Amino acid sequence: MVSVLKNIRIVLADDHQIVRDGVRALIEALEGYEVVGEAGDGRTAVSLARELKPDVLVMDVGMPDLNGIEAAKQVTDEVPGVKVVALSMQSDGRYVRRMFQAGASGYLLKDSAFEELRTAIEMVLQGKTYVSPAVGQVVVGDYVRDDRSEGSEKFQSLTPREREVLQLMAEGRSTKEIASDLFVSVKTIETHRQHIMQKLGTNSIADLTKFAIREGLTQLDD
Amino acid sequence: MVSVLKNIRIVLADDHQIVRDGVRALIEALEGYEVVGEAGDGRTAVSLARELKPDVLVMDVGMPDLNGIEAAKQVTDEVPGVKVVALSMQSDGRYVRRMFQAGASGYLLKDSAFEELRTAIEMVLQGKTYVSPAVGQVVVGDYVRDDRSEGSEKFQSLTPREREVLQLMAEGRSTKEIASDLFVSVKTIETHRQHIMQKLGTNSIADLTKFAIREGLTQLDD
DNA sequence: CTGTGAACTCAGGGTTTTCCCGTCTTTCTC
DNA sequence: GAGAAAGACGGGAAAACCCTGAGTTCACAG
Repeated sequence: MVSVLKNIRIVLADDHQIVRDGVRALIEALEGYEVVGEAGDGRTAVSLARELKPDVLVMDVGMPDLNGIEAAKQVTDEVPGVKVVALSMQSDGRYVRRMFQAGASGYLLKDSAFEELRTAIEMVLQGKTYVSPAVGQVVVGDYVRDDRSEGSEKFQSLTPREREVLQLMAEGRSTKEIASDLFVSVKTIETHRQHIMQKLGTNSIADLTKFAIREGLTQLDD
Repeated sequence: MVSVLKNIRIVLADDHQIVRDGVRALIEALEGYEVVGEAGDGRTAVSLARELKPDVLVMDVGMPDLNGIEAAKQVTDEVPGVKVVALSMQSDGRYVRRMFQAGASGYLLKDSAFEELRTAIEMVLQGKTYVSPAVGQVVVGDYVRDDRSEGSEKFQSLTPREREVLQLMAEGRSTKEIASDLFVSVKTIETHRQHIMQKLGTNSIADLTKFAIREGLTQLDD
């Protein structure tokens, strides 16, 4: 048996229990891999990464509370040494690019073969980047198109904190709930909301929600 | 020249000016057809139908303020003699079926050839029903599946008025605005909102908006 | 033809949230 | 070290929300 010390430690983050269960089973069937933590939302994923300092964080892109992109951003610049591999349903170029900009090292689709995940994990641990063949074309396409205007300029103008608040609003949380989630006062969230609405040129939660959906901050099917 | 009296009078309803312009140009290039009115939203379409009593109302399914389905419902049972032809981007079965249930006589896709629209108009004026070949299969599929549970049972539980209010809420209008739009008091809208949230089991505008999008009451791209 | 219920309308009155100002601190930059 | 950007808060008026009760119309069953 291989020494326990050499085990590759993994944290799984996905909002669907079944997905986590499945991937966990597959990973643990492998020699030398170990799942040390699971998260059902982005915020928990960030905490776990901080506490457990896994070798790899395998994370879904679309998650409640704090999406995979923002979570990846926080993890990669707060917890050095943790590699992030994105697991996504979307092959949408916007997500791919943002995820890499957020510091991810790998990106693969959920309908990839499991073997791909293993390859991805091994490659990112070697300091390389892994892109699922299916999305590779998208990335290339994006590059040739030099599409730096991904997402709207409106979305770009939002600060990280504002994006976080926007996502929570679009998930139907009340101002009060958001405030206690983020450990700040209601007044602060109100200010963020106002800034967001100002930047987005709207003044209704409905429009905010639609914007968030278009930008991939939240899903339609909750 | 054919007698003016024999002209087929048409009202166009679509939320995009360009679409109206294009269709209008095409229609008016034909002998014996005349566009007598245009509407950019469902509510205006209903008013125009009432005032102008056109032979045919060519109407988009997804429109702001009052969607094509509700508008068709109102027109067909308030203004007898007006045939409704739905022009849609979606070949989604839910829309097709609802549109026919609402009293439409024709349904065709926006990417159909214009010639199809002419055919559709002629057929509905003969009392027949026209279904775009591309969506015909969907309709058939729906029938064989005997899918009477189209839409969620939650959506079914909403009254027409509630659906109307829901759409307006999902379009970002304030309670006060909705009240003055519908010429009722703010209190009435509040009551409707409460009933809607109760029936839908939610208590946030964000969730309401997502629901409305899923049910086709409003579009993501406003 | 009365009865019943669903749909739509509205009010009172208390609670909560939102909206529109301004202030303060930290951090990063030029 | 002045200034901009980001984040966090506060006060007070306005709007929205919540809960309860109630009147109207209209269709439809008995």
